[in-house]
Amino acid sequence: MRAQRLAKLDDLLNAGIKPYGHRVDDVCAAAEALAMFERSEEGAEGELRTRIAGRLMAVREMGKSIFADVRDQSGRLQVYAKKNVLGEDAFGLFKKLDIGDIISAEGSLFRTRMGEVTMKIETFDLLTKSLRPLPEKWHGLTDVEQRHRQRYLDLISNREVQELFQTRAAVVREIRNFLDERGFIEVETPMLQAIPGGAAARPFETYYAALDSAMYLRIAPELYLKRLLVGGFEKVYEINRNFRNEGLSRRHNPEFTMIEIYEAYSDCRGMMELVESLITTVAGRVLGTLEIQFEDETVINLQRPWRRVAYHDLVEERMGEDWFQVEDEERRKRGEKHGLHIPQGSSTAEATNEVFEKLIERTLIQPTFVTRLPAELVPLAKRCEDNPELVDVFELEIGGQEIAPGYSELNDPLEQRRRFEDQVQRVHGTAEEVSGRIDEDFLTAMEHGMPPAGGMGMGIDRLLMLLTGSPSIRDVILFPQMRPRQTPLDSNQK
RNA sequence: GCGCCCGUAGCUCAGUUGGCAGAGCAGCUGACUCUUAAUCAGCGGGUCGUAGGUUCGAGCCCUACCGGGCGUACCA
Repeated sequence: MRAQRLAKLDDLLNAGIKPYGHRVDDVCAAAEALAMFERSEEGAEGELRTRIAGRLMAVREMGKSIFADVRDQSGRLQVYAKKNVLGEDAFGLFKKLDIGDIISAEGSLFRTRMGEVTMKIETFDLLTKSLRPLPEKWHGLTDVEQRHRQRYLDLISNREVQELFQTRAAVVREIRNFLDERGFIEVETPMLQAIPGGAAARPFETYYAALDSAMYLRIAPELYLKRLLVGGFEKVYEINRNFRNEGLSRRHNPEFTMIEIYEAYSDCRGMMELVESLITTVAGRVLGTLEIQFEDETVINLQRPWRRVAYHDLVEERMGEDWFQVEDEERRKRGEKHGLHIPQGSSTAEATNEVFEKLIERTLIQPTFVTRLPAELVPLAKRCEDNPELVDVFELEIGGQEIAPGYSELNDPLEQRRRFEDQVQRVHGTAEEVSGRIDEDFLTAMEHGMPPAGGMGMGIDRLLMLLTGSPSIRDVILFPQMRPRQTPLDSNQK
């Protein structure tokens, strides 16, 4: 089929027609052309001239006249090519066009007998010859692998995909608006880091030739954003990519977009207020509703205020009032009874975390702030004033998954050092060894004095999954990570 | 990494118990000057993911590998 199209390309060149055109001025969007016609009302027939440009999506040929659908980003407009209007040569050329070609067309608008607003073409140009066929017009492209590897075909074929990514852009734009309106400034911090900090994850390693040294793609921007608090910026945020060298899943892509927000003189509660307000405002502005369909039967209601509940209370509710008092062995047994595997020698916090992640998290469908987590789980957070075993943090859960963690930031440099050292000891000898290295420059910054602050992070991709009802993170990332192919995509095309 | 499922024409899909690889769309030729999943007549198009094996005979059964989906593991 490609060979046929290449032959057509030759024919065009021989006929002196350039198959790859240039700039087109005064292009009217298809949707705008339709609206213009509706506004002008009937009687104006034939008087409304305009020019459109787009891709040929369907052709209905009927002898000496042809109807075709032209699509641009705004929508679709039917065009009508008539032999006795275009003349022999131009009509002949139009007949040669393929579905998938990109053209511009100029003519007047009218309404067909079937009632569709249509452009009667007076002149047209081939702007881009397409050498490969489009996916099927009715069923579109459904093969998941191909939709991801050749997202452009998915975008052409499946209109709602384009809309989803418009929504994604709108969400990010509204997040920026919301924060900018409140005096936050957006910053950019290093993606290439000598010591990847701010989270516990295996990093991607790379090499910087000019410095002859190993570098890592960042796993979080946290330690740099805090340096900015030291520097005197009081309200900062960054929206950018993080990279984690871990498995792929429905909820995980190795590069994902994260927003982190820091506000000096605030705390955990301040951040809960902020994120509650942020998400409801953005959802309201972009979706126009705070009720979100979730997995067909359930509706998530984002109406404020959101539930706040202590981590310990949730665990006791599920595993018994005395969960934190009993012997390790008893905890292990209770876990097994619920189908959990808790290895011998697990600490109370580890066993409890297993319970939370496996049994409780997925039940938190409506927005819920889970607060007061065990200190060893969050080394960068401040301890609760009334209980040094716990840290003053929240994990926002919506739709059964973690959307955003936040906390009162630890700003005591000496304790920060101890907490880092504890962490390094815990992960010593594992794959994350490297991420356990201590960022001394960060501790130096802290010793200069970081104001008390609240901070939070939120996975943008997961927020989009929630807001768009997408079951997989790959649905909300234009080009999700795929295993490289050994054979090119078109190896079987002749 | 492990488990289950999937891979047939450019796309969407059939393919019986192991017995000549099919349809629709797209493409090509022809007819048709208001069609819209246009219609009508005809034609071309295949490394059945790859490589082995079993068999007189494999799209179908077996093994390995490649790619994908879901689950699981890793992921403060």
